[in-house]
Amino acid sequence: MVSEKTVERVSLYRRLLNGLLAEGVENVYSHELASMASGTAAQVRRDIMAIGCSGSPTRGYSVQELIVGIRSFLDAGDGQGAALVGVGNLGLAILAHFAGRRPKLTISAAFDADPRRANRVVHGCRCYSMNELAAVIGREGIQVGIIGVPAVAAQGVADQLVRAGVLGLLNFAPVPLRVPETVYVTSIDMTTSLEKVAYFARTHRGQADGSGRAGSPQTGR
Amino acid sequence: MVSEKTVERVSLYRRLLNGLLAEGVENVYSHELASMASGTAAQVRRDIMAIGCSGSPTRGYSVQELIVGIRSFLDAGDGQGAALVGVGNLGLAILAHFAGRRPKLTISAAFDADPRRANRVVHGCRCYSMNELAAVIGREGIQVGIIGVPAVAAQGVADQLVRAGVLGLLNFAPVPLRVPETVYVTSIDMTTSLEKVAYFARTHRGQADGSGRAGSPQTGR
DNA sequence: TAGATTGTTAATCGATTAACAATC
DNA sequence: TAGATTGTTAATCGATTAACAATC
Repeated sequence: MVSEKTVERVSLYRRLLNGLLAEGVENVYSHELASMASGTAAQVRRDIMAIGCSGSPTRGYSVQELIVGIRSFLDAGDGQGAALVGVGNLGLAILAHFAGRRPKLTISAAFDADPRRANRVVHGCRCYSMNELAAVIGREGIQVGIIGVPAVAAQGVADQLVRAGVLGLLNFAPVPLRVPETVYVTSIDMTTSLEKVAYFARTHRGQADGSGRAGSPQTGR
Repeated sequence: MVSEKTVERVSLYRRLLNGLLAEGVENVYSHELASMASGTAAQVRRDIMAIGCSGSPTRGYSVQELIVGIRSFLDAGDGQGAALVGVGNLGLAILAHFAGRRPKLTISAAFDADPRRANRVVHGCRCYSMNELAAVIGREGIQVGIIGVPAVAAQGVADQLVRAGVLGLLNFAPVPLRVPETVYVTSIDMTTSLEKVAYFARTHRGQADGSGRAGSPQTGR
């Protein structure tokens, strides 16, 4: 039931929810939702039907009903913890970024190979040494791992996290990870993302007509 | 000529190049390239033809020829600079991440609204105050902007960068940016990425058969 | 009622996949 | 030659788009 397709809808629902929370209205039409989600009205109507919401031709959709429906899709009812590995420059930025942002999804444990970075609390998150990884993840029932270590260490860390029972990985290291088919991986490769932007900017220079424009693709498109 | 489609091939070529540089062989077959690029052999053959490389039925493709072809696609001949806005936790991590990684693509200027963060050099990058933004970007001919500021400030920074002449943006703030159609935007939304992984891990729990597995999608798929 | 929107069904478009002749 | 791979063409698959009846 949990297809890759369904997972991809998470980002759509997140954009819709952010848009709905920013609005102060009671009802919305599909074309308004479409602009929030950077999609077409027909696509949005289809994805809204998928979470069991329906609208009326005269009033559109109930914002309240949409928020409830999307929240029940996005949020873990009883909260969910994640484990971060690597508390260097990037790891600290990740901890700061997620601190207090999602009540239902928090980084509840961090690990680092450097003992000087362990045994402390950063942005409300307890830091452990690497040899405590399996025990802490097992004890807290953590299902999500975040890899914030250098490229050379990433595969080893992924293997440890998977052995500890993690079912999903968010990978910041610029290497493809080999994991069992039961584990879901999303990679954030800043370097490649910057290269894409740089490629467009470079090749676009001098094209004054704008025919080669690429619009404004957002994450996950 | 610079379609969104072409830009998307950047990540494919990057994965291929990384794989080719790691190998120590002289020739490769398309199925070997396919595993490097996480695609099919037919797809890879098509994308290789697009950069003017051809292979032989007996020896496959010349690694040397592929590296030259991909490099000429990915790299700016005379180097390219990028400007970072926001030198907080995330900005520092971004500077550390890109320092010395790509000789042809470097962050050559950083800006921050906080004067205490300006007028210093971090990871080899000079930091300026925000009111110098337009002048520095114009002087250095910078075409790429990186947005590492909080969500509330992101749109304002994007507007300033676009006015200064930037043609592409890499956005780390979790908000969709409104930019002219001539400007290309790629957003990296860590929060939504983590939510996707968390959603899979949560809904996958208890499905022992593995039929709902999602494989290992990499960035940009 | 008139009008705009919803939800469904048909058509189109594009991309991926499969098949096959050419090549070394 | 035999065999495996390349590069091209045809077929299939899926998704997006367009059309339309139903609804308030």
